Amino acid sequence: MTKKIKIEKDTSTEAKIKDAARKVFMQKGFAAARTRDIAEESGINLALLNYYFRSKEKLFHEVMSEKIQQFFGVLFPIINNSSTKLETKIDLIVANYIDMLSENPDLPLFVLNEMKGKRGQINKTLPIEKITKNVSLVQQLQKRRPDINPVHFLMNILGMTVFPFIARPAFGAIGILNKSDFETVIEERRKLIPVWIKAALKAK
Amino acid sequence: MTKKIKIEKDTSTEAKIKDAARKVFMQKGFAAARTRDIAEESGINLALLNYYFRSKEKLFHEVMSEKIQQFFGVLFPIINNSSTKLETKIDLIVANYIDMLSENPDLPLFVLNEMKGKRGQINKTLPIEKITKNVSLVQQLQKRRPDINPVHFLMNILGMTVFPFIARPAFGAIGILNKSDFETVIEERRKLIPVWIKAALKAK
DNA sequence: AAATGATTTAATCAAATGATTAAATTTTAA
DNA sequence: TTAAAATTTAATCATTTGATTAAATCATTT
Repeated sequence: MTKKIKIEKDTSTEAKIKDAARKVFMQKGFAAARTRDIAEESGINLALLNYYFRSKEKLFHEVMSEKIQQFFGVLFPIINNSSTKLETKIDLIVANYIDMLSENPDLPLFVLNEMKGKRGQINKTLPIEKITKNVSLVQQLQKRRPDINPVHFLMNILGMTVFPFIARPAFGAIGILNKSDFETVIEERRKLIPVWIKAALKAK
Repeated sequence: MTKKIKIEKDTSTEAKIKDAARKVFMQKGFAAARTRDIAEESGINLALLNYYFRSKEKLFHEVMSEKIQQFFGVLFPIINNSSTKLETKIDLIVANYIDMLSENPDLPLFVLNEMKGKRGQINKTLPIEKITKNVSLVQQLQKRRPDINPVHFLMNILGMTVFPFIARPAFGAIGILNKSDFETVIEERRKLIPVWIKAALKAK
């Protein structure tokens, strides 16, 4: 049993495996993804994968860390910036999520799905930033609408912005959206969602 | 190879297997669910499962049919009812989804996730009702806001209503929602979402 | 060039898993 | 009550799948 500890460097092979892992895991999820799929996708031998990453779980964990940061990374810099006003934050959250999700449409379903199954593990393993009362956005929302829990507006912004990407296959099946329409609709939403959110902020 | 065609009747054993299948598939998804899990959960022998349902796929398909109908079944009776006005439809969609999802919080993630992976199969196998231009809700939306694609409002209503259930673990991890808060927030949304949607309808 | 260490491969293992079979038991019908 | 059919079980297959191993090849250093 020769155990050689590999110090991670950005070698070509290791990167190829990780690229393939990203693709396969994102497409199929952890359970349905086979290490052989990943090996084939990256054009390397199956043993290499275990040589570099020790196990499917470890490889998955690395991908998952990236993806969680990618998903939440959009949000935190914006909501923590105390030098922008509420309206600007709304515009930025929507615009940045639409930009990012247009490039990674599978991301939200992947992240939210895997977070559900392994709630115990992931929340402890991955250091996820927390939203507290003194986050700038929360304070601004509380000041604007002291009568409404700020979490509602977060749910609204994310719901309106992220949900279409999650439900895209459903919207397709239901007959409302063919492939090219989707992109058009999403681009329209970039301007519309902030308008609606601001209207909701005023609504009594 | 003795093939006995079983005519489905609501026997106790068959129902027990299906109950267990619902539970396990919903909790783990198709790929991560093992037929042994289902057998154990239903208190029967593994062979029984194959005796009654022939295969994991067949059993899954039956559960999936149910769940798709459960998920979309809330929507169609409401949006097709041409004797209710727009505002009523909004209230009903939100209220009925919140009722249903409070009892089945895992449903949306399950359905949307499985619809994505097997888009080809499911959309052809399961007869999903289609939303067309002459659906009552669509006509009402088009009349009220001819400048906006009706699909936007559908995305908004469902996004605001369904997304919180999909993202619940994420909201937990992010530190904004402990278990009991969630139910409180959802109940608040029952009244708030219609207010916000109606405000958005008027927003220019 | 030789030696050492890193990388890659083919072959194989062991466990997990979907499915089947043959026999036993229970239920139903005559 | 008995014969036939339906139900249930234990045991077993065959395949899939994550992982390992031992050997081969390649790269780097001396």
